[in-house]
Amino acid sequence: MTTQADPGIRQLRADARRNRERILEAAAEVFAEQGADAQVDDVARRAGVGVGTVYRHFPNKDVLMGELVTRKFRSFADYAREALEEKDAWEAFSKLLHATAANMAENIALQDALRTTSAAFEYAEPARAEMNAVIDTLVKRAQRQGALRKDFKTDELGMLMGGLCASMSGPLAAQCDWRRHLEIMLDGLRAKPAARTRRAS
Amino acid sequence: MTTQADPGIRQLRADARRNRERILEAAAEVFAEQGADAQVDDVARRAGVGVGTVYRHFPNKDVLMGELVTRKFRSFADYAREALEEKDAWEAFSKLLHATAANMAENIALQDALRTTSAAFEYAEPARAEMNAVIDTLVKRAQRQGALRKDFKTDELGMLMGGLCASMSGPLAAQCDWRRHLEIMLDGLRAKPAARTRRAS
DNA sequence: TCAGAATATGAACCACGGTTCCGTTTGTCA
DNA sequence: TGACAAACGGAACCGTGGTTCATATTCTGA
Repeated sequence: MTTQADPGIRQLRADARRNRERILEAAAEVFAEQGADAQVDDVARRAGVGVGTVYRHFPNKDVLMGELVTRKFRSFADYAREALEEKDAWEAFSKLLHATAANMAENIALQDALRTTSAAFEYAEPARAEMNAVIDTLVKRAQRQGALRKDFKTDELGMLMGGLCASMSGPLAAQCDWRRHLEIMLDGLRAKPAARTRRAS
Repeated sequence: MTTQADPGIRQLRADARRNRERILEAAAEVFAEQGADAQVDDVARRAGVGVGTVYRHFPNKDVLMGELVTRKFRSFADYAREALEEKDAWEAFSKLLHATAANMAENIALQDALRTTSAAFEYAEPARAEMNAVIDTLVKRAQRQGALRKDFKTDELGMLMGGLCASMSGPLAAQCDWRRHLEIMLDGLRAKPAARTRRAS
């Protein structure tokens, strides 16, 4: 495919491997601080590397961001897997969302990437699908335990979390407390006490 | 200040007044279609006017967008005022959110402006404050009627709606149905049946 | 230790899009 | 109708930031 993303294809030279990692780390930091429109030059500088080197490892900015997003999805998936241990499915579910949100909160880049840079998002699609698969079992379990509203689809989670993250950055961020947002959202997701559902007019 | 934004200051020449309006209309269309990063040149073209003319009326792109956002806030405020007529405050409240969201849904520019272009957002701040004031009475009333959760602050609405709108555009838009998002959100806002949430099984 | 390939470097390139500028046109008013 | 200010037009300007490329450096295997 593209590059040395696959460790089996060909062994990178020692310094190259080191640089690649440095770049990824630097990118994570820079994007986290400045959001998706941070400059590639800054990433290079922070990594102590020339721009050209960045482009040797990643064909363009979108792929670089895509790689970061991919890693993030993977770590979320890991977290979800851990959450599966918990007996109380609702507890597990809400903790997962909380952790995810908290993580995003200090990582503006991801929000931006997920919401605006569609190329990066697409690049990370495989990882996202995998993550959603894990989360799906969590969701199903919470529904079976009667804690999560039955009509909720795991696929809808991206929409909700995307919205949550969106309000973290931008002009709205000022008057925004994401914990509060999440709280309201979770209340909306909780299964209702059986009777009296909303009757849309 | 800048220009003829204030109609009282000085009478615009007939053609200028006409053009100003045309530009605003064109801008609304173009931004609605292409989002906040539509080009000023496109706006000018659509308005059948030179770029220079656009800049004669609006010092820069941000102010142009700010003006659009301002108008939008005003129209939302109007809608909220109408909603005050309704006896059932919850009905009024949810209808307001629904109408607002629907409006945003076909107006990508606003979402973008509200979420990313902080300059435009600031420009429209007065209108926003006015709008919130109207909505606040609606909120208070819904709370007095016991339909809306007591701990909800009107100021939090921006955050929630911002999030809702965010998921309408961007890569997430695909798998996103904002009506669904709103439904969940409203469920989260509804006052709970008195006691603490209950553990169904 | 050496050759050659892999990798690094960063100045330069280029597209894009907001903004300016000045010659031209148009409305207004006497 | 004539004169002048107001308004218009749109080519040119300019900063920004992603991307490239020719040259220099470094690793690796023999």
